[in-house]
Amino acid sequence: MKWDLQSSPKPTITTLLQPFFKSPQTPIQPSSYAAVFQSFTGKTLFKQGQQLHAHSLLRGLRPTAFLAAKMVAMYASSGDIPSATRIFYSTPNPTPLLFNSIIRAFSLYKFSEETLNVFAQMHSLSFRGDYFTYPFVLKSVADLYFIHFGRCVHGLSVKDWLVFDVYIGTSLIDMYVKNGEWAMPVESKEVFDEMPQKNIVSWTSMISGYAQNGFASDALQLFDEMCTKDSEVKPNWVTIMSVLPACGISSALHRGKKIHNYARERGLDSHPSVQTALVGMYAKCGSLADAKWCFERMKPNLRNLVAWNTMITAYASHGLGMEAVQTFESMIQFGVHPDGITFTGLLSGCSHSGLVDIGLRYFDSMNSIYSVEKKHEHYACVVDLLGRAGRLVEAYDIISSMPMHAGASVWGSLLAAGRCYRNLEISELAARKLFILEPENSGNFVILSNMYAEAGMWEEVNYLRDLLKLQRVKKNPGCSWIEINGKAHLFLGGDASHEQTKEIYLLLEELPEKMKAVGYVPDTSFALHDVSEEEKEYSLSTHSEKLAIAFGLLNTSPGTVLRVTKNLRICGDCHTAIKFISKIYEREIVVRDVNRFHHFKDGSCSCGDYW
DNA sequence: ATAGGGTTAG
Repeated sequence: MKWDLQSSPKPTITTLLQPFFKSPQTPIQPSSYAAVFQSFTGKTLFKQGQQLHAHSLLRGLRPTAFLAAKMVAMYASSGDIPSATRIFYSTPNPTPLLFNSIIRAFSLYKFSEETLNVFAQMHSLSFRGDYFTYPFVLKSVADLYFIHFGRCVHGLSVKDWLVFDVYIGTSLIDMYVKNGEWAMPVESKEVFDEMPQKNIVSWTSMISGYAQNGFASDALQLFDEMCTKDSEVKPNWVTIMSVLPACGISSALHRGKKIHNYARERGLDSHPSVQTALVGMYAKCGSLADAKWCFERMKPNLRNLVAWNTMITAYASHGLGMEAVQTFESMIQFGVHPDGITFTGLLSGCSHSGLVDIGLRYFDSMNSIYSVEKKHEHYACVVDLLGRAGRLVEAYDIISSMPMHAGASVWGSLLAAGRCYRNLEISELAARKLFILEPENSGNFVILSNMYAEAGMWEEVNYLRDLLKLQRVKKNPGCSWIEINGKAHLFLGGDASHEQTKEIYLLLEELPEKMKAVGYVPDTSFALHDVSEEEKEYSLSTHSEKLAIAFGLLNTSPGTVLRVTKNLRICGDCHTAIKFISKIYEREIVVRDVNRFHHFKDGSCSCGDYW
């Protein structure tokens, strides 16, 4: 059966089926089967495809590899991978086409190990992969985090001269992105740089890869290159959506606004995903007002689950628990069904605002009303919710009642609570678990050590310090940064490398007097070492957040809001000091620490000292 | 037939 593709339109199924209505004795050509299988590919015609398969078996058809490939594709399109597999393995002389179709099937339905198996088999038969093989194989590699296998595949693609293909190159970038970690910028960028032709997808993959792995400045730099260079590739809405999180990571509000403008001018800001990314960016950059504005500007029917989640999480991180709750309720009103992320946001919102009973009620309703599975992170939120409120025993009971193993985030919440309420017993218990669960996290050592120091237990402090040395844990140095005129200025604790160091320290030296005049008593319990009171006071005054704020005070006009970001949790003494600074200098100061935002104004903080 | 995506507790 033949038709002329050029002159006649696509044949109808009735035409294709004609050979099958002839007498049973008339042989049917495999090509006829192939044509029909191909047109039955797709979910709606799956039943008919199955019948045809049965028909062919009754007729004693021995499928050629070509026909098998069509059948594999047909079964794959309806998700029947077992049948596709059976056909593949029962075909005696597989061809590259058949390999490609089964690889595609396995890869799309996340039978990732099978994909790699078949790829290996393919090579053992001396078939080389082609432009349609590699993207699927690389996706499976990425799904499995088999980075070593991935590097081999990369090597093969180089050997076979396929690495210059845009699709394969982009798949390689994405594979290194998904396997992420510290090597990603090198490995992905190498592929990217050597691609002879890059299209919008390659650029966007690279940018979003940087952003996803926390390399914010690289993402922003590449985005700039894309905008300014007279290359023919320009950002589209996916690029915008991918680069915005990089602004969020680095609290680059100016950059974020610039990108927002760029998108608006080119009409790239109308897609709901871009708008959601904008909400998230503004929230992470400390401008909740802008985030709210973007969210409310979204058409209500375009607000999907992710958009609602973003807004709920935004309120939660800014300590507005009640608003998070209200947003959650309107989401339900709008008929959007919550998921696990909704509840992490909601519960952490309740936690930051001390809405303990409301939070507990939502936690209980997760399964019963919303049929959302309670996962480990939700238990972590509830432990935090109870712990922050000082209900340490109940928090511990929750941990005991968990259906899964309690991990680092759960014990971490309990440790933070124990520290907050100076409960050495609970803290030791949690810390002991954490030393095993995440021995590389210096924060746990520091917290417990501080508590020992506070209680005057210097032997234990020394013991911990030795333990730290023994395990070669590197202390995570605290740093803070502030954006002035679109440029970020970074400070380490006790930093003296900045060109304005003199002025900064001068300002900080005057501070204690000014603060004491309005009733400030330094709390030295946050200093780690066994040193004199005076020395402690000094080391506190040079915490990085204070340096950044002093720098901000010096370099902005009166009344400007200061936005500072810190890589660790803000220290209690600094928290107190910043409250005074906001009063003395009449400034609104927004500090983002690892956990949440603090809005300081008029001598008090939005967290109500509940953090 | 192939490649990129916004939201996750402390």
